[in-house]
Amino acid sequence: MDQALNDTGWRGSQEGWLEAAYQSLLESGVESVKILPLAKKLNLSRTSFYWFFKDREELLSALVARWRDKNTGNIVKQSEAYAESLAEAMLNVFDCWLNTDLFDAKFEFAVRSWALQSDELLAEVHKADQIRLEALKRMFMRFGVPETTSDVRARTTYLVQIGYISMQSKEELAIRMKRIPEYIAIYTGEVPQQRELDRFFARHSYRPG
Amino acid sequence: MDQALNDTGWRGSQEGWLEAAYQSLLESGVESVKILPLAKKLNLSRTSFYWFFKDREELLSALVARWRDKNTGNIVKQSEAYAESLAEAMLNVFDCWLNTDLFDAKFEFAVRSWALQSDELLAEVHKADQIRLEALKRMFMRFGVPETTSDVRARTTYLVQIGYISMQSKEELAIRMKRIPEYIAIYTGEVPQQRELDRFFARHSYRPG
DNA sequence: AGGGCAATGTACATATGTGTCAACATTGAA
DNA sequence: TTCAATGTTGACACATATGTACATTGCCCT
Repeated sequence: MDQALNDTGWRGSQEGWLEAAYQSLLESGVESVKILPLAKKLNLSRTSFYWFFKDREELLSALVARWRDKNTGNIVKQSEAYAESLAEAMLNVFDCWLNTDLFDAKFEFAVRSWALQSDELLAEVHKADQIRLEALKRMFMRFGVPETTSDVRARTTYLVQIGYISMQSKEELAIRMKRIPEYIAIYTGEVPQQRELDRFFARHSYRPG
Repeated sequence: MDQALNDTGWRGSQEGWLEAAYQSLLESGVESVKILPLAKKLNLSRTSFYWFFKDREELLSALVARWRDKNTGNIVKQSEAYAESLAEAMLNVFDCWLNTDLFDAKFEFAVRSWALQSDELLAEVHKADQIRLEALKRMFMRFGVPETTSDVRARTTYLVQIGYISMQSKEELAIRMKRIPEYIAIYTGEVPQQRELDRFFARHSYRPG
């Protein structure tokens, strides 16, 4: 066996199967999350899967749980973070779009595509959308933006990002960074201060120029 | 046979299979587009499919062609339509989002989800995105908006819509219509005239109030 | 050393899908 | 009315997937 051993001295584990499932989901969608192909990738016998999971359904549920834990929560947190201006608050939210630890865009898209086949999952996705949109709306209102405007601006902010994810385009950081001030201006109606931008760039290890 | 007969007096047809495939794609994604289930829905023997199509691949290609023909083109057309102001021009584009004949949102989402599994299709989707974004950018520039701003505003306009599609939410017309003036204001930076809105509402058979 | 258990593997039963083939049915036109 | 094109069908061969039953391996602890 040229197989790396894990903590227990055994080859497989719940985490191992889940991680493989996660990667397959991101690369090729739910339909690719099949036990036989995963077993091949893991160099394990197909049937040993059933030691860790009752069946395929249970594996898929674990994937959904992973998505929920990771992506729902951080947007809310970032939208509530301390900021002196609306522009700065928006830059806090933008952290999510640039930091995979805060928001996993590929995962998000894969789950949304999956929801096309499952009404149950679609309901979960809708719930997540609602929670995120409400958090963003509250952020605008905190800075004195009227309700209807806050609602539409929250939607714009959120939907642009979901749309961007949906485009599945991988652009360079520099190109995306260049557009940031314009986006902030559109979403908030105010131009960000240079020091606010500098702080933002710095925490994403980006040097303009 | 309680089967409706078509032009030729025969039960099946290329169009029949394609239409069934289209509906299945929209409802449950590519993976649901399988010959056996489609045959059941059409009340036909599975194998008669092969009279009209070489194989499943050919059916899927036909679906992609359908998408290309329908959704790529109308956005460009609408963005180039006559308008006296930027706000009016934007309302012309919005026609696409409200009229299924101009832009089939469900189809769009299904194809994008499908692209997760096929690099070939993903390349096609990216091409479509580029064409549409460029058309929108040209629209902004026609009204004197500077290049960088035009680019970001075109993206905002387009991405919000793709994001909206991706949310798979079905909202009432009235709710969506109420948000229109705010969206126009955000995207174009100018408030639409009442008569422009009235014209827009009228052509979508909507009566505000 | 050897029992217990976590983990893996082999064999089997079953389900659903694809595509080919040869035989059959229906229709319009010669 | 016969015949060729247009469709339809069931039988076959095959591939890929799921899940269960049971045997086997290797590790740890006493």
